[in-house]
Amino acid sequence: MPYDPSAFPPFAVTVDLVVLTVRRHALCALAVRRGEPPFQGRWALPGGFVRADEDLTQAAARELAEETGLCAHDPAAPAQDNGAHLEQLATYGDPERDPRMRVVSVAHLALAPDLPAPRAGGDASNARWAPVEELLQQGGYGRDGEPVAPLAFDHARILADGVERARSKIEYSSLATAFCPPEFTVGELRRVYEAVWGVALDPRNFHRKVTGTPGFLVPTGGTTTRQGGRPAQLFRAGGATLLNPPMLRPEV
Amino acid sequence: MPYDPSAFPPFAVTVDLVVLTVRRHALCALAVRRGEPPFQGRWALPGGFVRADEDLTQAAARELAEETGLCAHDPAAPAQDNGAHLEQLATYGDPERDPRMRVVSVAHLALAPDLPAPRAGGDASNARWAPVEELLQQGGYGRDGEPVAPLAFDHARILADGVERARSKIEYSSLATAFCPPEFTVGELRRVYEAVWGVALDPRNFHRKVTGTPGFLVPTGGTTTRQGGRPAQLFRAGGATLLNPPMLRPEV
DNA sequence: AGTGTTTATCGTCAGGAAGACGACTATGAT
DNA sequence: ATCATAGTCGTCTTCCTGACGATAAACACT
Repeated sequence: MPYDPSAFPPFAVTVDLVVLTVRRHALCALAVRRGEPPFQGRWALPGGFVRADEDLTQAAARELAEETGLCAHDPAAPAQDNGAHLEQLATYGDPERDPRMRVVSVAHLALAPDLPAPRAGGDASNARWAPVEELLQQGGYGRDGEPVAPLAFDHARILADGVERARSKIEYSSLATAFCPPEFTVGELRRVYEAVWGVALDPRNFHRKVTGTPGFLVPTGGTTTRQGGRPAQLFRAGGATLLNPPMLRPEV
Repeated sequence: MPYDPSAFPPFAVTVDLVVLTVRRHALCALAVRRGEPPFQGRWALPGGFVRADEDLTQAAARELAEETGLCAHDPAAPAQDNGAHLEQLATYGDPERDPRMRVVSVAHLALAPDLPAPRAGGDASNARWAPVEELLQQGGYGRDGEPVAPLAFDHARILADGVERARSKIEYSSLATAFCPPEFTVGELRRVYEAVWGVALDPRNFHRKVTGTPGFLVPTGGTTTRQGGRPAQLFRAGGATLLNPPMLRPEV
C-alpha cells in the first residue's frame, strides 16, 4: 500500500504538565484558571500545543518555563542550578476528552523545590499552587468552605497519575531531592517524603537509611539551623539515582 | 484568545507495539518486515495509525489482534482466557523520527505466553519472534552469521524501553504471570524471571518467595510433569498485583 | 529391578535491613 | 536557667534473603 496522506486522520498534540512541589508540609500542584471555553473559569493543568518543529520534551520544557520560570533539568546533565526534574508521564487520547476536536495530550511530570508565587502570563490570580487533595476531591468543599469544581477535561485523572508516579518513584530513586533546594538537611528531605506520602516517618531510622546508602547524599561540610533546633548537616544529592534497597513506604 | 483551528499544527498519531514473550528460555519480541519505504525490507515493531474515533488503548488492542490474534486483557477484568497484558509504555515524538511527516507514536507494551507462529496479515515470512538481544544489537551479526540491520525508525529505542519496563516491573508486580499459560508451575514462573532478567535464580529460594507471598499464587489442585522430573503443583495467578516486598533482581 | 537424571519441595543457618525506641547533643525561645 | 525543638548515635528484635543440604517423585536408561 503506497503512502497516502489521506489515509490517516489529523490530530492536535498538546503537552500538559503536572508540576508538583512541597509547600507547608503538603504536596501541591500548579493549577491555572482557564480563560476561555470549554471549561471557562475552571482550574486546569498548564499546557499547550506542541509546535511543528519541537520535540515533546522540548515542548514540555517550554511550557514549564512559560508558566513558572523554571529551567527544565535534563537528567543527563549534572548541573541543577534552578532546574526542575522533568519526565514524561503518560499520554491521554480519548476521542471525547476535548469537545472541540481530537486532541492527544502527552502529559509530563515536573518536580520543583518550593518557589515564590507562580506566574501565568504575568497574571498571578490565574495560577496557584493548590494541595493535590484539594484539586482531586471532586465536587467537595475546599478548606475555605467554597465548593470546589473538578479540574477541566480529564486533568483530575492526569494529576492523580502524576501524583501516584511521584509517590512510587521516590521509593526507589533519589527523586525526592528534586523537591529540595540544592543544599538541604536530612530533616528537610524527610519532610518531603512525609508530605508526598502523607505519613510520619521515624527521624532516626530515616537518618540511618539515607546516610547509610552510598552515593545518595554527599555532605557539603556546612550546617544550618533554618529549621530550628540543633544545627543540621547540609547535603547535596549524590550521583546515585537508584536507591537499592528501596525506601519502604509504610503500610496504611 | 479564541479558538482557531489554524493555531496548531496537525500530527499523525500511531501506536507501536512491543510484544514480548518467552520462547526457549529467551525473551523474544515480535518484529514485522516493512513492505514499503522508508526502511523497506527492514524489521520494525508492529503498529499503525490511530483511527479518528478510537481511544489509544483500543487502537493498540486492535493492532495487537491484527498481528497476533491475541485478545488484549483489560487489567480490570478478571477473565484472562486468551488475553495478553497490555499497557501504555511511552510516547515518541521527535520531529525527525519519520522522514515522511510529523508522527507521534504512542508505544504500548504487550506481554503474552508463548504462542504458535505469528501471523502478519496472513504472511508468516513477514513476522517473527526474535530474541531481544538480537533485535537490539546494532550492526552486529545474528546467530546465523548474517549481518543484522538495526530496527527501522527509532524502534530500537522503543524496544529497549519496553524491555526495561518489563524487567523492572516483574520485580514488584505479578506481571511475570502474563508470560505464563493460565495454569503454570513455580518452575515455569521461575524460568520466566530467568529469561527476562537473563540470570539464574535459586529454585528453592524462588519457591519460598512466591509461595510465601499471600495472594500471589493460588493452587489449582492439579499437578503436571510437562517439565520432566517430579510432578509440580499447578497454580493460577492470584488477585495480588503488587509484590511486597519485591522480588530482588540479583546484582550483575 | 536398579541406577542415574531431572525437577520439585522442605529445612537450616548466617548476615543484613528495618521498625521500635532510648539516649544524648546543640541550638533558640522564655 | 529552663524548656522546646531538631538532629544524631545506638540497641534490640524481627523479618527477609542468599547459600546450600536433603528428600521426593517422576522418567530414561541398562
